[in-house]
Amino acid sequence: MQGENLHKGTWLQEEDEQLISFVTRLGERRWDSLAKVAGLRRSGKSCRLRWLNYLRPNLKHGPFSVEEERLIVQLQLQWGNKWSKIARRLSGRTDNEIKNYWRTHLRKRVQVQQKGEFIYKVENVAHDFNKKSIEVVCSSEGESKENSIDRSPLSDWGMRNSPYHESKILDWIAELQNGFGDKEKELGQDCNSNGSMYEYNPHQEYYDTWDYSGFLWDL
DNA sequence: AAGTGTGACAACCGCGACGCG
DNA sequence: ACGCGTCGCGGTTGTCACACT
Repeated sequence: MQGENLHKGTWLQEEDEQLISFVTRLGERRWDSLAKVAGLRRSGKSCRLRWLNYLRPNLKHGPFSVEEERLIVQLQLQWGNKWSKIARRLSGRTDNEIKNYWRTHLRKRVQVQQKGEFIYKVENVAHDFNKKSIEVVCSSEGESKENSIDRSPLSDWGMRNSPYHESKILDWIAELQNGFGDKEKELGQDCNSNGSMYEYNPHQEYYDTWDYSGFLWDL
């Protein structure tokens, strides 16, 4: 292909029609060759993407249903950003569409929820573990327990490991969904044994408060 | 009304995997 | 075993429309 002559950007209707015509005749393969034969001044990649995402039959183009949203979130938690894999579970949806939808809609909801309810719940659950240290802080600084929890060791842990650091969110969620990883398990064991700042203990209640499938849809 | 910010979506890019000669 | 072409995937960017000031 002669790269300098290739079209880029939005597809024209004539290009779409031409692509449909030739894919129907030649099949979904050899995209570079197909682009040449069709006289499309597009890369094979571009043709493939256009076909897969917008032109092929049985594609849905409307808004996502609640059920589809649920499935996306569930599978994203389960598999991570395996969009093509997720797309195979949602008939008529493409990986690109799902990826975009996640980024522009669902991820934000998760973040918002994490900044609020999730941290709140984690810290509530952790409250008992921190009582001792909180009391120490209160007695030394003369402030309320409610305020001092933000300075508690666990709170610090939460801040450093959660929503405020976007890159860690999804990994963290995935870990939660899959159960705690070895690191966290070890951490929990260490905490129980030495009562250090990581007093965080992954007992069952913690999981129960993370009713992910439920909270998201109530926003 | 004009400028700016933001969200949503389409399209592109880079890279790794795979198949074939 | 190796090189090459092709495909598939996930991340990123570009563009447009709309909201806000």
